[in-house]
Amino acid sequence: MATPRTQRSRCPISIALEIFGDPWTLLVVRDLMFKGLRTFNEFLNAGEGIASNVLAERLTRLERAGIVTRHADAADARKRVYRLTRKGIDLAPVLVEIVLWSDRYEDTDAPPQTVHAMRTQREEVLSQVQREWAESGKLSGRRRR
Amino acid sequence: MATPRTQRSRCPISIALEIFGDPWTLLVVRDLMFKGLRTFNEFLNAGEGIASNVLAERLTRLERAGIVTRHADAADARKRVYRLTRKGIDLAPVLVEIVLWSDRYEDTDAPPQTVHAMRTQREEVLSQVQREWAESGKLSGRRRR
DNA sequence: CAAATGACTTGCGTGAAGCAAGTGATCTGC
DNA sequence: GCAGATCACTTGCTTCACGCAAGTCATTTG
Repeated sequence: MATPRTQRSRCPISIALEIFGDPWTLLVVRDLMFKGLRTFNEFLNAGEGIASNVLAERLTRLERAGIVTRHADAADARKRVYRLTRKGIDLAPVLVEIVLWSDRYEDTDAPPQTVHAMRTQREEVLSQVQREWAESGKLSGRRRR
Repeated sequence: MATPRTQRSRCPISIALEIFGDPWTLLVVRDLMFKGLRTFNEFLNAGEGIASNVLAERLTRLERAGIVTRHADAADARKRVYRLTRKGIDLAPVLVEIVLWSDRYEDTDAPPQTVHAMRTQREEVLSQVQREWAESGKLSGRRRR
């Protein structure tokens, strides 16, 4: 699994890796943040080949970590709509830095225009992500205590 | 293991997670980057409880990925000295963003002063890391092709 | 030169990942 | 209004990676 059974140190990096230190969790966040995907089957068919049982477990874990929320779809009761919380959206800088590093050193198919925007107008790109989630109530509630 | 056997997509995030998408790899990078650790036993006893076989495998993997190099210690032939390459140092922004996120949302023991510096003087902190590795030949060579 | 140290390697048991198929609720087309 | 499709999972099974303990081998120290 992603997380060792006993908690390690309280180092911020160690704690973060207990949450998303596996090959799949951040891909789900990416699907939500950048690809606009919202439902189980959309994640499942996003192209990376995650197994359905693993996906189900990661979504539960992300929900418990307060990074996503799960709502019933008003129009179709079979569907569940997943959304990022603010805590989830605040992973944007992490994802952006990963994209920049990966684009610099690995052979990726990232759109050059997007990468260039991330590199030269980081703050703009980040606040753009925030805005996308703030408008039209796409941002999930919760975190109110 | 960290990496699924078949390559997934060429998405930059997916590719990066194939390299460090596990609970241990970035901790070794952290030990090198922020804690000044350099040898196998230092990593092994860094407090997180990584198993020696896993550590050995991660170091080989990091070396193959061009993120660290392994050198014989001039003073003690039993020791191997591990160093970050530039590619490894360039993971600093990723680690910094992880620290900031984790500090904001989780209960960590990160020194507030350090976190504050990362938040308010990001560029300073990053170039400081670069400088530390540039001076005195600590920066590993390689990457010359 | 014996004991200690450092960097791993090996062997074993357990748990997580990958794969295929199944389940139950809801929806759609005829 | 019911059969078949869709959706979000769950179950069962096999394989693989992790965690743990112990061992190996070169080098160094007392």
